[in-house]
Amino acid sequence: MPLELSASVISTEKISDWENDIYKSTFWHTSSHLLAYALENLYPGIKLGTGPAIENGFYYDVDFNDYNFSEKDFMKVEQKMLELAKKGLQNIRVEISKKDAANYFQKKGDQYKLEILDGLADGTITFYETGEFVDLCAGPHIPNTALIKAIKITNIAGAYWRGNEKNKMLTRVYGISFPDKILLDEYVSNIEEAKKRDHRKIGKELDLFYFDEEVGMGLPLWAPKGEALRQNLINFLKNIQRKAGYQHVASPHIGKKELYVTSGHYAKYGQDAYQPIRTPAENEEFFLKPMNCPHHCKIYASKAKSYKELPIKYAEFGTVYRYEQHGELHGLTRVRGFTQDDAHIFCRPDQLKEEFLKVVDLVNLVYSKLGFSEFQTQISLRDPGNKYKYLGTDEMWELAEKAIVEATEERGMKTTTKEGEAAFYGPKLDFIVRDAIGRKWQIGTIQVDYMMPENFDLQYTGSDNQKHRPVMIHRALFGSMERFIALLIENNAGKFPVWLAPIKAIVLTVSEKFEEYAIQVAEQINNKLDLEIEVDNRNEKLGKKIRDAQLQKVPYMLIVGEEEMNSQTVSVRQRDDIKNKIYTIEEFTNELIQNLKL
RNA sequence: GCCGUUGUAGCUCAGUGGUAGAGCACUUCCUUGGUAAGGAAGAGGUCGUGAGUUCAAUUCUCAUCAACGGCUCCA
Repeated sequence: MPLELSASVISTEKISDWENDIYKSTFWHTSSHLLAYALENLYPGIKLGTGPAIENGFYYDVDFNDYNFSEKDFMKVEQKMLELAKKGLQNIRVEISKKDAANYFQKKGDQYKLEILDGLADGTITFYETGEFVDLCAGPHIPNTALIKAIKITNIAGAYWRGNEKNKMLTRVYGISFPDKILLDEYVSNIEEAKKRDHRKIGKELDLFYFDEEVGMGLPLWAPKGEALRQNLINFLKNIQRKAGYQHVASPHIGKKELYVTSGHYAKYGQDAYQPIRTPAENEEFFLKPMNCPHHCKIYASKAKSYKELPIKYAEFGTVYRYEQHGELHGLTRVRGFTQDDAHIFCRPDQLKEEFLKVVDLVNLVYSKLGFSEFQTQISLRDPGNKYKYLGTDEMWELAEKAIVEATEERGMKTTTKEGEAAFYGPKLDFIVRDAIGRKWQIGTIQVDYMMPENFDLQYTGSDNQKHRPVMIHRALFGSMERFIALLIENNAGKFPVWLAPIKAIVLTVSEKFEEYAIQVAEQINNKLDLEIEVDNRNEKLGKKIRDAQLQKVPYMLIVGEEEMNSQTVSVRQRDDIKNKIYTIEEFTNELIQNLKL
């Protein structure tokens, strides 16, 4: 068919700028075409889905028919791609009528492309030609495949056609490419480094937490050091929350079905939840607590409230249980039983914005103290096209969404806004951080809710002596202890600051002869600071003990031998500074006190 | 839940159609050693689970469970 040339390829002047994100994704987009080209070449008869650039590389969704494409094929594909790239093929843009485009794919038998074509308007359709390969594509592309110098097929995965689980599952082939081999090597070694920070790996190495098949998937077991870490974080946050006017409450792990019927959760999630627990005699139905808010509403409702008391802020480190799909479980970041640092703020409508802002400020304070500098904030609004999916009136939603948008603007926060991502009862502001491998996880969340106070008929008496409805803010700063700790581990590679570290210090004896003095040192510090510093008096050489403590990432190693015993001192080696310093026990205790503070 | 890969000692991993190996960890002994691994000996596994093929299965086949990488989902 006649193909007409157009100049809409990215200009060559910009090609040197690998740091430019637009160029990079254009480069990867072209690479995805190259991948499809190579695959068609190697496996004739396959059908192509879509192949975009992604954050790190590109993919192409492919229907391989009966062929079981696997890792064994990667090398072959990489070689074919490089071979094609080296030919220096031009990427040629062609404008084409919908009819001609449809004819082309009909002849080729590419049902997926035809389906995409269906949704496109005539007159806007373009093809890109790369050698023998032609793809329906809006572009742009880099001008020539010769710019692609290094290619790696990274992995394969199943992906539903058009992201709909009712459709056929295609094979998604992921890859990454670079204009220089050195950049690929760098990328590969960065990935290797990132994998070393994986919380699942460090969790095991530092003896923090475990999973056990017999306990059940997605149900973490916290070992003593992991629990120490958890408690340090909980105490840290409890202190901050107390100062911010929160009151801590507690509620049981199960609740009667009727509670969740009232809250509205049962109608929404009852089918997908765990099965109810039934009492033998009364045959009442209970559910494992999936969230804490209904319980907090009941605490609010337990006693008449005056407008003078508001805002009321109930906080709870509440353990909740949710049925997560099997394939979704992931280390500590996605589990079936987890503890939320949950709180609910009940306030008057006129207090909403101020209270929302206070939570935003609290999030920023807590994250900065914990060294989370890089997080994203996302506003999630309801999908205007599918209002039936949400509870509550339009008016309530508009008020709530307005409060969030205004509050974030007032703080000058850079936010992205996503429609259709809201919770079913209200819009939210989420705080998102990345894990070691670059996956994004929501940690903190602030949600405005007019609905639940309504469902539970919550009231307060106003200055007019009339009954009024409070507004509720759901908020979690860590989100879940489990997920937050996972990300904390990956953020600092297991090197926790002293105040957070499960083990602050360890006393190492040069030989067994100094055990008595070592114990004396540990006890003196422990008694003064209420710690549990231990002594490593194993029958091992000092070098071995230092190595072990270093691998456990213990902040301070207190070495005691003949000299220290005679001078009543300790020789201190720090985790990140191998130059040792001599301290008296009192001097070291004071140093530790300083570092236990935030 | 779906697609794919994996499953051998506490951990990291070799290996084989004839019922298994290494390093670290663990136990005991020797050694009493000064800033990242002292030496020796020993113990430890129904090769994820169940079934099938076979004279014989940890190895081959099927099912199942779990982990991993994605997809869908996520109060």
